This record gives sequence, structure tokens and C-alpha cells, in this order.
Amino acid sequence: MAQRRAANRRGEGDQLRLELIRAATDLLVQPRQVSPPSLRAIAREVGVSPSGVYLHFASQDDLIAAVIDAQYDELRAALAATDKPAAEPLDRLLAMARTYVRWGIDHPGAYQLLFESADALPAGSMAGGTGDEIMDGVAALVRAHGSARGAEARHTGMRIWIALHGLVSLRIHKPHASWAGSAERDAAALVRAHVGAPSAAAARKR
Amino acid sequence: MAQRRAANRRGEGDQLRLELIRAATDLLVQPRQVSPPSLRAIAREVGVSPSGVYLHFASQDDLIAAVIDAQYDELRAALAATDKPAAEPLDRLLAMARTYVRWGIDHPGAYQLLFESADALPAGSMAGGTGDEIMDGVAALVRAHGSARGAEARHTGMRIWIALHGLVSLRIHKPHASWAGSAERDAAALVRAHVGAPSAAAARKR
DNA sequence: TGTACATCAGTGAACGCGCGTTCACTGATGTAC
DNA sequence: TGTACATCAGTGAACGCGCGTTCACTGATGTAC
Repeated sequence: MAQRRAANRRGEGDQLRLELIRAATDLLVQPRQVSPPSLRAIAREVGVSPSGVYLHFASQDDLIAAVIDAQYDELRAALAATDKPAAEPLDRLLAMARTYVRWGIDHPGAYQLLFESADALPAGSMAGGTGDEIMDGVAALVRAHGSARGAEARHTGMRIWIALHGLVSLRIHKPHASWAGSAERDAAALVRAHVGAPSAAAARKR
Repeated sequence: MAQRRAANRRGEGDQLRLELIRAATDLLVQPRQVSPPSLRAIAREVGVSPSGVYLHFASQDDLIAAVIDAQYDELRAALAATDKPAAEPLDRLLAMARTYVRWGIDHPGAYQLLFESADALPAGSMAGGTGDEIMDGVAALVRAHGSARGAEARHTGMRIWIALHGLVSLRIHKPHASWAGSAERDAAALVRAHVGAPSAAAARKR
């Protein structure tokens, strides 16, 4: 914080306007929190008094950590439910991508808590971990598909996850953009671009 | 909000714990806000009284809208500053990607305000628009590069932006993941994957 | 079979905090006469 | 050259709000004797 400042000279009042914007810019060099639901809001939703929460959680942080862990379990369950371990690796990759993207778009608040705020949230929860678990899962499928091996497969898995995350995030936050097509189609196209598989349309032409 | 609920029976106190988590899940089906700096925090940073802000902005929303517009201008300026219109389209694409990603990672709070909250923020600002401006810019370069045409070029541009956004977003929020490599390298690899250009390493092997 | 009592599942009032906003004000500075 | 006055750039106290948390309490229910 700056010291108490002297008033600007007459005619230079607009200085302050610029200073305010610049100060805000300074504050924005560190990441912002995405605010979880408040303890009181959750209690209201259940129909219980705010103090009732403390019968089960030591603090708001503990409550939110439990919520986040539950959401992560849900996402994992959704992915497991649509996976067919016996199917072709490429089909499994595509199914995983579709499920991931759909789940994220259908649970925007949960997705934000898991992947757009993790490291700023209560330490009790891993908030979807560091992301390594997801990266590893994708990388394993890439390896099975055979389009890349070893470290290169891990990189490809990482990039696929990055692209899928970008898709979910922008669909959540920029719903008014000219997306022109379903998110599922985009998910498939992103996967194919990264494993070097021809697009569905191109494959049909052959 | 639910009605005032009856107490659980003895021994079933844990019910409430589950209900709280489930209620939070319900609240999370709508997107959460990423909180901008508070008016008072900005005023503190400048060293001015909170009421001083109202000499220049009618409300906090107006202030934040001005901040967001200023950040968007900065991003545009950064992109313009590194663009060499006479260069090869692929090089221009790669330079754009690098600049975009670097700016986002260096200005996490600003990036979040522009691309991870836009539609929930004050209507006065377009908060980085709907994203169409960026998509169009990338698509124009894709078209110049010639790897896709017309609507397909627009889709490719869209996917490149999606992937770059995913990269920035995850680097901001999951700094502890095993990224193994610089964000700039990842940016280049993502662009190449989407325009069908061989990786730098592969190109060298020939 | 009755009754005292411990335990359980919660309530309600109060606290201090930071917030956005309003409103009457203050002190310096330029301008008209 | 002096002085009254308008204007400018801000201040400071107060407001009502929702928040997380604490703490003494309440009422129902099971258990021991």
C-alpha cells in the first residue's frame, strides 16, 4: 500500500483515475480465488443453522475440502462408467474425452473448484490433485494407441488434457462465442489432432 | 432453500454431513465468480480513501469494467508488439502463441478476469469480448498458412485458441503438476499439432 | 413399570470483520473584481 | 495589489450487509436402576 498521498493539482484529477486502474493491475499479478459456496449458503440450502455445520466439520475449509473430494470422486466415477477397457485405444480416448468434457460443462462450479482454483484452496483437499492422475490416465491410452511412446506419450497425454481443459473452460466462461458445433465434436477433433489420427470426415472420404 | 428440517434420529447424525456435501454440489451446478480486487483494496493500494473512487467511477462495477478493458488492451498490445506481418504465417502463429501464453502466465489475475469469468462480470465491459476477436485472429493466420480453408480454418483457429487457453489456465492453477518443459515449448507443440506441421524435433531429423 | 439422567442432534444470539455506498465536510487553488 | 468566492480534489464517519465462528442453550431419546 502506498502512503497517504497529496491531492492532485487542479485540473489533474484524472490522474487518480489512472492510478486506480494501475493499482488494480498490480493486485492482479497474483491469481484470484474462485469463491466456493459460503458455509451459510450451504447450511441454508439444507435448512440447518450455520452453527450446525460445526457438528461435522471443524471449519469452512474442512467442509469445502470434503465437497471438492466428493466432486473429484464423481468425475472419476463418470470416467470409469463410460470406459470400456476392451475397446480400441482410440475409441477409449475419444470416449474419455467426451465424458470429461460433458461432465465439466454440466458441473461448471465443481469443475472450476477442481481445475481453476485448486492450488489456492484448503490444503486438506488435493482439489483434483496436481492433475498428474489425469495426465497419466490419458498418457496410458496414448501409449496403448501406439502413436507415441515413453516420454513422448506422456507429453501427448498432457497436451490432450490441456486441450480438453481449454475446451471445458472456454465453453463455461464464453458461452456467447461463435462455437459453431457441439463440445463433444470439438473434443473428438482435439484428440484426433494430437494423436495424429485423421478426422472422422477425412476418414470417411477415403 | 429447504424448509426447516427435523433433527435426525439418534445415531444418524452423520446424515447431516452427507446432506451438507450434497447441498454444496447442488449449489455448484452454476458457475462461480472469480472475485476481482475489492474497491477498498484498490483504494488502499493507491493510498486514497474508498469514497475517493466515486469521484471517477459510479460504482465498483464501473471500476472493474475499466480495469478489465485496460487489461484487454494490454494483451492486444503485447500480441501486436511481437507480430511481424511480413514473416511466414507459421512463424507468426508460433509467435502469437508464445506471446499469448507468456502474457497469461505472467498476468494470472488479469487472465482469469478476461477468460475465466467474463460472462459473470459487469456488463459495461466486454471482458475480452466473447472471444471471437481472438478466434478470428488465429483463424486468419491459419488461412494464410494454408493448412485449412474457410470454415475449416475457423475451426482450426478455434481449437488452437482452446488449446492455448487450456495451457495458460492449467499452468496458472496446477503449478505443481509434472509439466516437464516450458510453457512456450508446449505452446509451439500445440500449434503444430493443430496445423498439421511436424514438430521442431521431427523437422530437424529430416 | 416408572423415573432419573446422560447423550445426541441440533438452535439462536452474538461477536468482529471487510465490504460497497452515501453524505456532509475540508482545505488548497485559481479567478473576478 | 488585495480579497472574496467558486471550484476542485479529496476525506472521514456512518450505514447495512453477509460472512465465519463461538458459546450457552434446548428438546428429544435412549439407558440404568
